Formats: sequence, C-alpha cells, structure tokens
Amino acid sequence: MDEKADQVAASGVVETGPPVALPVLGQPHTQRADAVRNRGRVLEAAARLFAANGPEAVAMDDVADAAGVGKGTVYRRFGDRQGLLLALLDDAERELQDSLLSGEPPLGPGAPPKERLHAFLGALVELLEQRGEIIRASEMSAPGARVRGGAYSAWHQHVALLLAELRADADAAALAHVLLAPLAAESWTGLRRSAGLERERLVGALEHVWLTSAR
Amino acid sequence: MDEKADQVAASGVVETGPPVALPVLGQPHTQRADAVRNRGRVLEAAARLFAANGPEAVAMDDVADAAGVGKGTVYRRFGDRQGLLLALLDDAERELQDSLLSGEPPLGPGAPPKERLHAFLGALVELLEQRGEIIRASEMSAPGARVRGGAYSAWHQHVALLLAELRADADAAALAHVLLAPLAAESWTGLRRSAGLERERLVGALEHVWLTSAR
DNA sequence: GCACAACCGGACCAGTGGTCCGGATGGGGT
DNA sequence: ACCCCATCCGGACCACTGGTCCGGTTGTGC
Repeated sequence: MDEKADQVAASGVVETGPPVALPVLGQPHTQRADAVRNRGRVLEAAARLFAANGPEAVAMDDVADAAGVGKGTVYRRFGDRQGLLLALLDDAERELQDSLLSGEPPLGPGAPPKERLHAFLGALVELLEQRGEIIRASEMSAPGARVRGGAYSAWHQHVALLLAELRADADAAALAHVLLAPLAAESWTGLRRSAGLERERLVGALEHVWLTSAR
Repeated sequence: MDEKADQVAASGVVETGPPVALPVLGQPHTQRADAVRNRGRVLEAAARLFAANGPEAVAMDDVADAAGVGKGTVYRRFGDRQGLLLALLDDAERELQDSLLSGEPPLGPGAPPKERLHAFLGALVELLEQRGEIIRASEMSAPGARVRGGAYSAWHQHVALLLAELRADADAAALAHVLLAPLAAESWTGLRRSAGLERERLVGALEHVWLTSAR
C-alpha cells in the first residue's frame, strides 16, 4: 500500500500522484487522461450494476469487466471495495452537508430548530430512498467505520445541536444517536423492504417520534 | 439439501432423522449418541470462540477445529453459518419471549402498558449487552431475514400491541418499528462500541424517547 | 520525437462458506 | 453375543471473493 488511492478526494485538490513532481502551471496534471477516463467508466459501471442487482450481488470483478477495465485498475483508483462505495456516495452526502451549513433556511441556518429538524429528516429520508442500498453496502463492508468518521458524525452533530437548543436539560448527544438509529441504512432498508412498510407510514412515525422527543 | 438440519428445533420434538423409521417407543432415538455429543461440542466451542474473538473473526473451520470435529459435521448439524448462530441465540430469545407471554407482571401480562414497555426495554437491553455481537453476526450473514420471521417479529408485535393500548389513534405498527430500530443489534453495538456511549446514557435516551412517544 | 514515469490488465494468492462421498461406528433386532 | 446397515464422520474439494503484483503498454512534458 504505497500509493494512496484518491478515494474521497475528488474535486479541487488532487491527492493521488507522484510524491513531488507537480508542475506549478496548468491545472490538473498529476493524472493522465486515460486514468481519469477509466475512473469515470468504473464509477458509471458501478452505479449501474449496483442499482440493477443490489450492491451485495456485485463483485469487484463484475465492476471491472462492465467498465471494460482490469481489476487492478479499479483497485488502484479506489483502494478497496469500501473506497468505491464511498466515492459513489461522496457527491450526494457532501451536497446534503453543504445545505445544512449554508443552504436555504428550512434546511440551512435561519429557521427555528424544530423546523430545521423536520427539514433535515425529510432530506435524510430522500437520500436514503435514493442511495440506501449503497450506503448499506458501505456499512456492511466496514462495520462501525461509518459511525466514527464521515457523514454520520456530521449528521449526528447537527441533530444534537438542534436538540440542545430545544431542550437544554437533556442528553442531546445520546438522544440524537437514538433518533438517528432508524435512519441507519440497514434499519431503513430493512423496514422498507423486509418489513414492507410504505415510505409515508415510516415517515409519519418518525416525525411523531422526533417531534415529541424534541419537545 | 435433502436432509434438513435441526437448526431451531432443539427441545421436545426432533426434526432431524430418517424420513420414516421412527420406533414409536423409547423417546429420543433418531439421533445417535455421538451425534448429540458432537453437537454439544460444536455449540460450546462456537460460544467460546465467538465470545473471545468476535463472531466475524471466526471461520466455520475454526469452530470445527476447536470442537475437534470435521467441518462436514458442523454443516450437517446446523445447515449453515446462520443456523449455527441461530442455535446459539435460541435459548436466550425463547426465554425472553416466554417471559413476555407468561412471566411475572412487570414484564409479563398484568401490569399497565407503560410499565410493561419499560420492563421490556430493560430486558431487551440486557439481552443485547450479552449476545449483541452474536445477534449482529446473525443479521450480517443473512440480511433482512431477521425482520421477517423469528424473534424480531415477536418483539415488534408485543410493542405494537402495548402502544395501541396507549394511543389508539397512532400507527402502532410503524411506531413500534421506529422505536425498536435503536435496539437492532447493529445499531446498538455500533453506538456502544464505535460511538463509545455508555449503557446508562443510551438507556436514558431510549427511555425518554419510548415514553414520550407512547403518551 | 524521445524517454520515462504513470498506468494498465489479468494471472495470481489466501481465505471463505458450503458440498461430497468413502469409510468408520453405534445400537436395535435376533 | 453378535451382526448388519442406517447414520454419522471428516477432510479433501469446489466456487468464488476481495485484494496484490509485475511485465508490458501508453500518455506526455521536454
């Protein structure tokens, strides 16, 4: 493992590349044209396959084949399976996070805490409906990793902060964890699919729990 | 798969055995002495290894070796990995279920719904603290299977019934799912270990959510 | 155009859950 | 007391997975 995969790097700064030689002018460099093209192909193929068959049914070999690329290429670009999943998630999650920090008032700052909680719940549900399976796969392939760093901890912090505004006396951190649990990918997809609950009913119950617990 | 493993059979009736030949008298028969002895050894070895190293770090080969038995034996007895995990869980889960249906009042029938909910929450937490890792492994090795049948659905039904008594207007089924989500093995162990939350804080938050949502 | 680093691909590896079948053995019937 | 066969045993074996490696190819700054 001597060449770090770019993993969550993506936009802006380029992480991968030779240790020193960066040519100061021009802009991207550091990555050959075929490399970025192949990266794109892999991402595209992975998204397609995962959506079609469910992430657990897709092996890394399949992704490589579908992308018309060798397995080595996939691994060099994304490090490991987890890296590929994360790369697929990165955009959507960062987008939500940005909206939280500097978006329009219902979701972003400016609205009363209760409404922000409500808006956040809606946004999270939407994200789960769209990428739930992938988030789930990412959690499965690296148990416990998600809670520690990354998107989850940002969400938790956000909820905890809003809760603390509403109920200064409560243990906001623990409460936030409990309120977020049904929105863990595994719980959500399990309830939607295996238990066969429609989205509206689940959202209804969640809203009830969130709002009564918050006040 | 022409010979069903005994899996969750256990006490009383014997599931495994020859299709027809049952000798009417005597009692257990149908299973040779060395078979039951080996079954015991496997169960014991599995419990030991899982507790020591965590279930995910233990391969079926390891279990077989530690039990002083061939791998084939393990698979004939328990069908597959999931079957072994389930067998390990069976006792504890059935015990809780019995207490729910016909136990002493705080947990069993006779107490007011709110108190029964509280007692059930406590019992479930205790079970998770003790077997959380194994339950978790069982859910990981067969995603979604647990929600459909077995212990979870019994718990869900119990909670939903109690909730319906308290709030006839609410969607008790959906609400019960949401309230149980933090007690899914993956969430619970994730919060306890990865997030580093102490049991009391978690229980405190859970009690708050459960009780405010119920009334 | 040149030279060399960056990149590619697929053979390869170790480890897993699960299957199979030739041989050993327990134990009920006689 | 013995015998016979259903039952059981065990470990070689299989398919498949995530992940590594290195000889050969190719883009690209000079």
